[in-house]
Amino acid sequence: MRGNRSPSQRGPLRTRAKRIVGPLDAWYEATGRSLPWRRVPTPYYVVVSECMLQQTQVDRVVPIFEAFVARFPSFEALAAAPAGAVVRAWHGLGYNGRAVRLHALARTVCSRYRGVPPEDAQALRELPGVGRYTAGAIRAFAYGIPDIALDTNVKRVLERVFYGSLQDGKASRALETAGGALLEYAPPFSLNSALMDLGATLCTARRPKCVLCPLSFTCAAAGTSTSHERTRFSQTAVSERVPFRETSRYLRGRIVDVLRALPPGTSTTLASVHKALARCLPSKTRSDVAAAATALVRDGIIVRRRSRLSLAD
DNA sequence: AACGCGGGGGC
DNA sequence: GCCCCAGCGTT
Repeated sequence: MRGNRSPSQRGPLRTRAKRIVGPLDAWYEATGRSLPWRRVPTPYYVVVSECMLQQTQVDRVVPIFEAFVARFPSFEALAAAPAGAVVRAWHGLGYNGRAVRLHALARTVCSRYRGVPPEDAQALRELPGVGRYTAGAIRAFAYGIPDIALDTNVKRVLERVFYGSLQDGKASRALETAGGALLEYAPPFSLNSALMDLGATLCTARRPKCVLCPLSFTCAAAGTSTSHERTRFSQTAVSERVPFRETSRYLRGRIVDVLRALPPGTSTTLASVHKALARCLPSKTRSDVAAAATALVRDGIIVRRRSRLSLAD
């Protein structure tokens, strides 16, 4: 069982940590990915990239990130832009609420922190769109503070290497213990980068490539067959699941796309949006579109003024 | 604790 | 064509 970590077990944990960092760093130096926000890890680039990387794969983020920071090169530039311009630049990433929160974050950083995000974890987590993971990522990547960015890739790597497998629930405490041990022997930036790349490329959820892994010599889960299995099961029976194209989620995305296509600063009517969607979503009624638009307004992604819809000015 | 929030790639 | 991915905010 995990959880009752007695002092006598601290030694072995640290000993293992010390042995791990060398091979891990060597592997990262040899095969780690060169990414725009790694080459230039300014606080602004780190914040923008981490917001984009929440639930979105690296390959899709890279080109959009490049265009985004070219258009909005600093917190000041982002804060000065209309929210709608940020939503427009978010095209292709999904989860448009993240764009709204990033824009609000930039305004807060400029107004309260003079354009430099705080280093304190609690202060970071009070910023819109910054949770436990993102706060750790900003601290480690932007400021080199010893902290672990515990996304599920990194959680999986640490769980497998140090514990084999953990029961759900109070596992995060044990994972922070393991991460903390590694941080005693490795720089935060390269350590976190290496753990993330390992989780993304070799130590994958479904079919880990243990043969290629630099940590298999010490990994508690190396070669275990259970790791091929799915970790989650769909809660909804296949027969009951609504096709994605029928969901309000999909409808919301299509509405935002229609408004993105408008010339900036212009608006349109609900009727026009409904008509524009008739071809790809013929089953959706006017009131379906109205309800989705109201939800988008509530989320700050679009605005409605005098019964006309648009992205925010 | 459970749910809502996109879009693209893998199989 | 279906399944998978996995952080934040809200309830």
